Amino acid sequence: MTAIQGARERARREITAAIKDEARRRLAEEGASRLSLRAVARELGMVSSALYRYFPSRDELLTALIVDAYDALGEAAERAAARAPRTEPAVRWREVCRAVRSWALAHPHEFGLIHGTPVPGYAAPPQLTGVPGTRVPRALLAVALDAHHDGLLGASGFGPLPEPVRAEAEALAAQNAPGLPAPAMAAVTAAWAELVGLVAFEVFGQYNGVVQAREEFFTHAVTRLAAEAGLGAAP
Amino acid sequence: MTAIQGARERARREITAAIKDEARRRLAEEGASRLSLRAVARELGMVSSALYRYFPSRDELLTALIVDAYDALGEAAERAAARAPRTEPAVRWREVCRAVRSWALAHPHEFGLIHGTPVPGYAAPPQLTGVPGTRVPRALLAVALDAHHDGLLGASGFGPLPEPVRAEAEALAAQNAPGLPAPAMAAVTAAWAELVGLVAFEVFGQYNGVVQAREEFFTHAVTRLAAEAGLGAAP
DNA sequence: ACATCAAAGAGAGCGCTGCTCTTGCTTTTC
DNA sequence: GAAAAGCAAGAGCAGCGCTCTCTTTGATGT
Repeated sequence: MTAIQGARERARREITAAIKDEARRRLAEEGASRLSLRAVARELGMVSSALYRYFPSRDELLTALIVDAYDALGEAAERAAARAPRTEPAVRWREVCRAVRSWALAHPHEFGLIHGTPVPGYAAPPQLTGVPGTRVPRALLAVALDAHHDGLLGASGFGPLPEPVRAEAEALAAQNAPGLPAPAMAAVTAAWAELVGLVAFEVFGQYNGVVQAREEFFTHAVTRLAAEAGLGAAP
Repeated sequence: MTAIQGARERARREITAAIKDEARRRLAEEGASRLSLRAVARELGMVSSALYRYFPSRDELLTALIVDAYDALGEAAERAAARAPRTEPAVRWREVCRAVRSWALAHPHEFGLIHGTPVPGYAAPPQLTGVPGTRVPRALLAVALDAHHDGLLGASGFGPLPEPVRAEAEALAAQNAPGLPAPAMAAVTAAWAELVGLVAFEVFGQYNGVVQAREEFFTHAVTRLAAEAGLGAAP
């Protein structure tokens, strides 16, 4: 009863996964806005109405894909942080950023799903996307915090923060990275958005006729972001 | 014949504009993916087929809106650069960035149209979006170049660029900002994407439960971007 | 072992969509 | 004034998200 769990539940799990897989496949072909339940069902040999036994609406399917994408991207970032040596914060930071970029380039449509235009009206429910959606910034933060604990965090070298920003960075650090200096917290928060911006420009083709040596340019840019946060230049 | 230009051409111009206006209005209400030609036509008292005399397809309408959005955003950036005193490059830079942010917050769906997920399959034709799409980075570049000409551009203080990046920055500068040092060119190129990333995080709600003092945070972040490009801290 | 119940698939159908094609009408041009 | 071109309207096609009903099928309590 626990091992086999009943043919029905097993089937349900498998079919749910198959639907999401097929949806991801069609997402890559047609894009989120053109994702059609009927096409997914057709491809799976089901009838469209049967799909509603698994997802109550098209938007719920999209939400499930969004949560999966957040988790996949977050895990890629966390694994990169775990792989890189703790003694080299700048390298760890860089590798986290490169992992984000690699995942995004490998899954452009899923990246677009989580960091592109939100489809108005259904805006993925925060109680589902809240935690998975912060795994990347938490990975960046962990790198900075570890560096701080190891005495490897330099000054961010830009003078004190202006007031409302300092207080808020202080509060954010207290809650998410106890002990981290406010300037580093602020730098990481900005770097998160800036990292996504750099990746989005590549994925969405904005750098198309502009930057050729994409990977080197990206690595250089995120290394500077690391320096902003107080993580010394990498070798 | 030139002044009145014929009732027909005048009507065509006006109706085209009315269609785009109504489409923009519906864009704000429903989002790009739900933008419906029929709804636009209905709101205008036309029949849907009549709309095809003005735009051959829904995607062409979207493309027209994209070009308009690029132009509006670019003009906002350029006006901000023109308004700020040339003697204060950091202030000029900051104001350009703030103009981008203000426009995006005022027109979130149009911003999403140009910097969000591209709808696959039709990807706005480069010959239309190419020039308007680079007005913002050109405005940033102009600020840096003016500062350089006025002797107000400091070192970007990060050591020399790694090789493939330096050569490419050199080439980009030669073509788009003759005389600008390569490090500044590279910094501006990265800052463009980073600026859009910061704005997108606000517009798309990614900073929602995270950053409260959005405007101050943004201003601080882009001031740091300015410093990266060699434009000294603003007062 | 059998009856009961809930889950699942099939199919029809509603109102909407983008888009095409044909049919008349109006403005422009010669 | 006649021919040509531009334009709106309407019907119609295939596809969409989604709902409802009906039947089949697997799980469950006695």
